Amino acid sequence: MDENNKGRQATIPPSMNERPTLKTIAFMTGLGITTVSRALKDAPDIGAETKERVRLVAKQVGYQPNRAGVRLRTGKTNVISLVLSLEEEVMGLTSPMVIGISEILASTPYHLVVTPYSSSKDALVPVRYVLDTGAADGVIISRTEPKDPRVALMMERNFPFVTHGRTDMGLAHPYHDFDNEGFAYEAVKRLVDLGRKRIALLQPPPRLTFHRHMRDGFDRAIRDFGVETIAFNTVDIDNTLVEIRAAFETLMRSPDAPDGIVSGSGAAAIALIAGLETVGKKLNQDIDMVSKVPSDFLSWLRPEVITMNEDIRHAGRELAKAVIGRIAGTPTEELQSLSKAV
Amino acid sequence: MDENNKGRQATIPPSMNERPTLKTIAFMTGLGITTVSRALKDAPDIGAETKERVRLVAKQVGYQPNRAGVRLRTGKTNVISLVLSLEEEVMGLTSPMVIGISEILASTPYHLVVTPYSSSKDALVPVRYVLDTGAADGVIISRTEPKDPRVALMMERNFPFVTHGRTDMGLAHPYHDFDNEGFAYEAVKRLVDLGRKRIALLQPPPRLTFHRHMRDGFDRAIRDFGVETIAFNTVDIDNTLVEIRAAFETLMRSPDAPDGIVSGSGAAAIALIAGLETVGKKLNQDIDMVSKVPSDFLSWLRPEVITMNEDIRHAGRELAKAVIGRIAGTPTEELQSLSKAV
DNA sequence: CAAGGCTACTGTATCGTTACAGATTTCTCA
DNA sequence: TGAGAAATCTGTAACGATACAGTAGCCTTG
Repeated sequence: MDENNKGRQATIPPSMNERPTLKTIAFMTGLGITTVSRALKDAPDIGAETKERVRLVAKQVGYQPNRAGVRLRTGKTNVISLVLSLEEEVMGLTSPMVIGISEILASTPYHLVVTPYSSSKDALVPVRYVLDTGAADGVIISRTEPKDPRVALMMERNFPFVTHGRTDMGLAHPYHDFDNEGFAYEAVKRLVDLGRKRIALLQPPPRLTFHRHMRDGFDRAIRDFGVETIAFNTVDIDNTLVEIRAAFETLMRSPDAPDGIVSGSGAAAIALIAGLETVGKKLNQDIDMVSKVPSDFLSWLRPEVITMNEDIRHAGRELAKAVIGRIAGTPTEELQSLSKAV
Repeated sequence: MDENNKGRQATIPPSMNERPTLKTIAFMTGLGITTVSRALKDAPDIGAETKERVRLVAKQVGYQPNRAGVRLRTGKTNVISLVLSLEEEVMGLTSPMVIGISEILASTPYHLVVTPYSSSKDALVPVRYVLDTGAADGVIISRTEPKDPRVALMMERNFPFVTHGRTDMGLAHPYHDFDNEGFAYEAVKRLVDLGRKRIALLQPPPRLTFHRHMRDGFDRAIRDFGVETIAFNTVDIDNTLVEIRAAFETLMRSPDAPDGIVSGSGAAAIALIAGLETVGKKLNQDIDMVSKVPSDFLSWLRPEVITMNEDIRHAGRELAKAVIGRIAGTPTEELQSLSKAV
């Protein structure tokens, strides 16, 4: 078309008004597009002075690589996908989580995409979607199960991911987890320190991995301190608050009501409090309670409850670092971490 | 390269193992890539039977358009960007918001990307980023100000967006807002119904638009019901809980302590409760409180507080519908909505 | 001083899609 | 019957980036 169109890549001067591309820089520096591309990624076969010049111009014009271009050519999406359940959303745990992840991603080229699934039986759907469409470079999942099919799938495909919570499949993968074993042990200890001897646990659903952890810590403490376990298995922290309250009322009215209770979730603790107050019992008198909480609002309203804080924002940060590490090839052992209550 | 390479687009049979593209379908149907592309978007110049055939094959092989390809060619990203503050995050409001948005986007080709900014003075940064890089097709922002520079910028560039909260710039744009005027009016009314006469308001920071709305509703009710306003302007709902408690303690100890208080935020209400209980006052006796809350946990622990629920998840849904509508060209008037407390 | 090697740079093809400008065949109607 | 319209279909180029396979010039080295 154009007479100038021979022997040179960047012939048509790109308009100043539009978003600068490699072509823009190539035109401005008089270099080839390839050279500019390689200069910007500090390739060894480009002269030092040229690199400097290219970097300068790129900065001047505010060059930012076109994500679609990179993605199409290389397959790299620069996206981290956070897989979320729309249903089992409890007391806004995802909020600080998203914040924490964002904090870390902000200083990287990664974007955070939220990929939801609606019912727990569809948990595999978003994972499959990401795998099949290459929608992200890495995935973050929560609510892990001992034998987690999502983990199995991503391991099999060698796809970078990190879990919030551990698994038990004999497969090493990046994770971040809260030390629920330690939490439960310490919680019982605190109750024992207050002279409590008949202790119940409101635990996570058996399906999830941390059920075992919390249970183990609890049971170990019960043995170590020689106190008694009061069974409370009719509900778990995934039940509705109304159900939890009802169940706890029943328990508190029964002859073997506990004098200490450990709550695996802050939201559930609210229901427990409501339940015991309904039957006329009082915290610090008839019963003491220790609860894992994601924020400190509970201690504002019921300072009688002993709270142990799970820092979800911190978890978000750790998870983000771990996926990125996994993508970058950091050995798995360095991408596994546990948090204690703070 | 290949002898077959003449006169036909899709010559090399795409491997069955890889992700299907238009080329795959073209090969399988014996049609041209262009035809397949146009058939799938139901273009008028493609035969009915051909369309049917293409659709069938596409479904069979599980074809999903490559987002990078579309984005590169058309500029359409199929991304909605939720702009979030990392700092002013109050009591997990973003969580149900994200869920609500996701619910709507799930049945569309849109993905949700979270784009954070760290300090309120940088609120323009993510918006500029999206505008400059074309990172999204639409933006959702919160914490609007009467003269909001983000809104001005996006309006000027004619970029699709929706605000959570209104503005006051004489520019019509899509928004969803909670009816804070109505909330405050109703809140005062409830206090008056309980016989309260000296009423304070813990309001949003004056910078934000809904400060005016809440203030107006409050003031109107004060006039209508002929009761007295007790000034409480030393803090607002963006202060820390500790600051709010301290300020409220001071107020409650002063000679003109209020006998009714309206809280513009559920988190702040916790601090208010703590403050008044510290000075030995009792809810329902010395003072009554109405609070706007994002969830119902407050009524579990302090049923004495009258709560009015702001359904953030619903707001998320409305916002998502509004941006999509804006992108699709729906008239602005149809994309503005207000929610009452539920 | 020729052969080979090194340094610095560049063109082409390609990723998957779509806009656009044809191309081919069949149909219509004067 | 033949010209033009209508109905279908198709190739090429382009979006922005990068992998790859060069090329040109200069420097060694025997």
